[in-house]
Amino acid sequence: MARLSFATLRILVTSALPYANGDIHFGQVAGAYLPADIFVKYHRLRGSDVVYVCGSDEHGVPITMTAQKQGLTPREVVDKYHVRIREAFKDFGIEFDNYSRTSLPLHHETSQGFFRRVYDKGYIKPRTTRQLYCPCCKMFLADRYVEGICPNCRAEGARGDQCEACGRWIEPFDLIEPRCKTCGETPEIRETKHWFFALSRFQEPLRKWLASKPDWKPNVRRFCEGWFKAGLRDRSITRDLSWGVPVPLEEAKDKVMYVWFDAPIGYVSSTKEWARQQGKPDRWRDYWEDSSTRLVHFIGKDNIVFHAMVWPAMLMAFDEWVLPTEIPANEFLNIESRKFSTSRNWALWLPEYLSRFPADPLRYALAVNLPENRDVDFAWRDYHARNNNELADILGNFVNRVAVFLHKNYSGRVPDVTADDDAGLEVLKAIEAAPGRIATMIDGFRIKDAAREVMTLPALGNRYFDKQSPWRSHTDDRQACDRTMATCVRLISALEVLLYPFLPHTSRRIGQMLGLGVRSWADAANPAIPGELGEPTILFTKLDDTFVDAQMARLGAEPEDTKEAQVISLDEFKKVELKTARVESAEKVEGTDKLVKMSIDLGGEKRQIVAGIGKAYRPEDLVGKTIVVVANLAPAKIRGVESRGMLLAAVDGDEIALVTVDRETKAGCEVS
RNA sequence: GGCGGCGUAGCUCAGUUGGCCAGAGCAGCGGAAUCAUAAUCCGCGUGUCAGGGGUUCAAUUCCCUUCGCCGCCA
Repeated sequence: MARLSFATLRILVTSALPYANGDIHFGQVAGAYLPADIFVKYHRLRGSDVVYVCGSDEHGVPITMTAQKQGLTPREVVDKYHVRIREAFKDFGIEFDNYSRTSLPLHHETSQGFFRRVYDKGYIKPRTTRQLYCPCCKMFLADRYVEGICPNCRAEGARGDQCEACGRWIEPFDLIEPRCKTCGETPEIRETKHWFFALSRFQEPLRKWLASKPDWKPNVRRFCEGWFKAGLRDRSITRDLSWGVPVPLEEAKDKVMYVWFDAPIGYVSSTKEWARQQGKPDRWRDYWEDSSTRLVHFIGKDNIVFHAMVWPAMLMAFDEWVLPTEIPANEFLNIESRKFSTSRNWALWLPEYLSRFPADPLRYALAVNLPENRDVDFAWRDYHARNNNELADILGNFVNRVAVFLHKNYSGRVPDVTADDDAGLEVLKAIEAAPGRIATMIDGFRIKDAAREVMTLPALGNRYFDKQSPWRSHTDDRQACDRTMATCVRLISALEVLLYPFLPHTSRRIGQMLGLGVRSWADAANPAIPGELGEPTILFTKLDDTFVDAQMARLGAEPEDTKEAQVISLDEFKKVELKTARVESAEKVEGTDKLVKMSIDLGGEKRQIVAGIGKAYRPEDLVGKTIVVVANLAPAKIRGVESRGMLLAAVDGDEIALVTVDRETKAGCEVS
């Protein structure tokens, strides 16, 4: 019950700062951003004093590496991704009160002030350590940027932190023949001084503090227990790097803060920036310095240690700002039953998605299956079904059938009555109960449940509409029909509000139809109805049957049944007409480097085909070759160029080898 | 190797102070209706709750163990 008091308190919500060296993917969305946005939107409707901040995390070694790889400066890298990330969030309907970035002077000042104060209190001390240094790159090397021979299994290419081959962990000094991953030079061991945060001194305070959070999610509590058991160790919080927040100590002029140290302080900087934008520069203190503030960090489980241990310890050391009140950490999102892997490109990217599809169906598909309790699977098949069966058929169709009915039979006017019959009252009761029920779920961070609960209402509407059969009562019993329609509109009116946190774009479109203006969460319990309804609109477009396959192909997925190879009959195979053909001429398709346009001789018949082999073959080398083509493939236009057939080739990534014949034959031979 | 997690209907997931005949959505099957984006509504599940053992009057839920998957740490 304590959580119900949220509405009367000040709430500061954060989502993990996304690292600015890549795009946002579905896993991050489901873990840290969508649930937070739903939580915040709901609280705004409720009139809570809520501020939602986030920003790009722009420091650290990986960004300097990305910069090097792409031939850019770190600044150019973060500028690029900061904008991409910010815009993707905006298009997805995530509404931060402020989206900042850690490379701003404001953040540097804030972090330095934080460091200085904690240092002055004696929680930060220097130590001398040994580290690998690359004389060529003139920098100390992070463990994973050193390669060599694994001391355990003798495999080549082992990284300084772990050997891929045997899976064992390695100390970088133990690598045989170590090399700098960037330039290949042999690094040397050098001494360097680093400053350590006295995390070990906070073991007991942290343990006590966590004991006061019995209702936190078990995944968070278990993670921490594991760390307590092992014992907390002091952590190095400085790095020999030029890209980052300079350490504010005379004797550490050439060092920057470890990115994990300054990143969480970004929550504060972002709040400060927000306050300035509000024209009340001190307003941030109302949140960070008021012990009644509920500080809520939405994160993925990979961030638990930092948010539940290191960051609170930092805050204890700093001793002026509030500690996290809630850390609703989510688990991971798998894609089509396989783990997310950005390196293998087994990933789905938000900007890519938004360039082709609307935000709300994805918000829904993710919300209704959030990884709240365990890792969860995202499948396009599921997305397709949710969009068609639930959004379009149940929600969209309910709104549509009501609107169309009113326009056909009532000229769009909504009967000004309140139902008092049993069936009507049952619906009104359900509407009245909904905001409270859903609120309890959201406040308890059961957002998945909440999303499903909302969708219960349009289903109820359909049932009610069917049972009342207004298409009949319209002639039999006009008053009954009036009651039914008024009740249905009331339900839609409630939905505009209740749907908003989950499907903001859809909610707005319903709102345009109703024209009732801004209403609060509480208003949804007893929703107003307009005198007249706007034109019916189709809220969701149905996806056809090719959708899933198309998305799977984009994902670079192998066919679903690669494991058990699909068996086809001889008859099925015989449908494919394979023939030999001689290439007579070939040229690149203009504006592409991959497509080659060929004129081929199929034994008396000339044809034009297009194939994506430009990276592996030069057009002039193709002329005269005898190749094998599928002769009865439906013609297709590729980049506007007609292709009447498909050539066969062995494909291994970018390695392509044409299928040819072993002995000269005439063109147009059947291949069987 | 140490610690921890997960394994529930064809699919995706709920289900902790141990006890109502173990649930929902989707898919599937049957039926009704026809206002609506061929959209809706109603009815239909004997699931070894991964396998085995134990505690208990009673276990999906607690303990031990085996198998499979995963994470953290060294």
